[in-house]
Amino acid sequence: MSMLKIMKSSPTPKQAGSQPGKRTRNKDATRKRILAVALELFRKKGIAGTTTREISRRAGIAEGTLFNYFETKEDLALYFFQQGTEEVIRWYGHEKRLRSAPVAERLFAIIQRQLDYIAPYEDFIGAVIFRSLQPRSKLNPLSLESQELRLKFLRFIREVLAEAEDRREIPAMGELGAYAFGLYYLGIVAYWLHDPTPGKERTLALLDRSLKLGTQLLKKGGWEW
Amino acid sequence: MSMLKIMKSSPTPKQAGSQPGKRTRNKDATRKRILAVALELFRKKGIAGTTTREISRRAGIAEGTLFNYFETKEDLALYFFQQGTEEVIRWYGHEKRLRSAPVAERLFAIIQRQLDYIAPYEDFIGAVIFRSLQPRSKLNPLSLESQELRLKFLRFIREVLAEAEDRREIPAMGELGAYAFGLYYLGIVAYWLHDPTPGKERTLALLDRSLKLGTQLLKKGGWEW
DNA sequence: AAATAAACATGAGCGTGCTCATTGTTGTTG
DNA sequence: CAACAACAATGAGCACGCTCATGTTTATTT
Repeated sequence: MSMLKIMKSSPTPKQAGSQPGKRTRNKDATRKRILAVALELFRKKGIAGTTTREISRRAGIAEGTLFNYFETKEDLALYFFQQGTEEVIRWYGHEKRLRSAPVAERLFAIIQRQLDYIAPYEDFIGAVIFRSLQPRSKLNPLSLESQELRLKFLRFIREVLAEAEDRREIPAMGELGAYAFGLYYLGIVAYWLHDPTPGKERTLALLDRSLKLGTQLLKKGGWEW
Repeated sequence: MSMLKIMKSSPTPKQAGSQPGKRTRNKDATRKRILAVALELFRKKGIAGTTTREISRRAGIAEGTLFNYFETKEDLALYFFQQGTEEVIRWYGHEKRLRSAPVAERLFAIIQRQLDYIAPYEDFIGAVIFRSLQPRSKLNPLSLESQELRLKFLRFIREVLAEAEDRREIPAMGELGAYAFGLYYLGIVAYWLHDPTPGKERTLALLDRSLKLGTQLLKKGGWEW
């Protein structure tokens, strides 16, 4: 009985290789429309200035439908930041010539790339990134996903640092190194958000100086006691 | 005409040394009631779980009156954290025997005192403290005050570090030292919020280890390059 | 004491993010 | 094809934080 299921023909079969059904096509299209509209509005008015009603209206769907696709409004905002993190990880994987550079330079490049990516969302990204530090709670259904995002980023940084440890560029620090870097990164973003200089020069200067300082401190000072 | 103003007697004169008028007395009493009720509810249900309607109702005032006293609900929550910061600064000023201890110990004591103070508000303090890092924005009327609070804290830490610099315990780092410590403190709070161990042992251990490590790193590695 | 001004309290009402019972649509079964 | 089941879209409606025109109380002036 159950074996026969896959044998029967149907208007939109689910076999691999065939076209996706109408249902799937519609959902994908709607999802894309929501993301496009949300991104545009977020950029123009910021997160708080954008209402879910306007997103729905412009995407041509009902108010409630929006929440079939994204559990909360902040979820929607988090999506863009998530994209940024994943893009950086992908990009770093392909950037062969970075591999031979010193740690400080590699970390600099990673952060700079991240900042470039989130720059267009500057006025609303803060609200999301800081939230990802807070613990889960029944009242905050978002935190689970932010935790995942954070873990993904931390695992990535750990690998980068492990590479440097192998080459004896820095002493072995284990988990703590990635955690410390994550915190450092948060500080940079906070600074970046406040930085009024064109091209965020001040942030880049701080980034350059502090990273070199940090690695040299570690080299000279060592780590294990 | 205008000079005569202060000469005339009135039911509740404003001269120094006399009793405060009925208006002032009422306001003070109401303010205290609001704070007491809010604290109780925040502890019991967390910030998000507490409504301004319930606070008002239990304080025996109208919904709108609450916002004559505190501009936003988060303002109300921030108040408690602010109290904590000010209490720690006061306490440190009186703690004479700490003065002769090494930097790491003094910083340890400061953070521990802070954590002890905010412990009862654990489930809601996170939402407030992280917000204080974000930049000001028209949509966030709270930020101005958080900035003030943050500056007060940073100035305090700067003084503690300056003391240590004078005694050549650590190299001179200027503003950056306080900023870095602020960030470190934020990391500790984030860790603390997630720490499930009884008495937050794990946080205390991390605190102890990382502070000693940090100061030794600075001593051995130096600072200027 | 009466009249006026200033400060404060009030609560109906606004727009918000989000829910959920209902209705409509797509895919599956006999 | 008809009947059914699974899924998705809908929008009236909820509770929330917060506002603001109006009324009330306290202080000042005449």
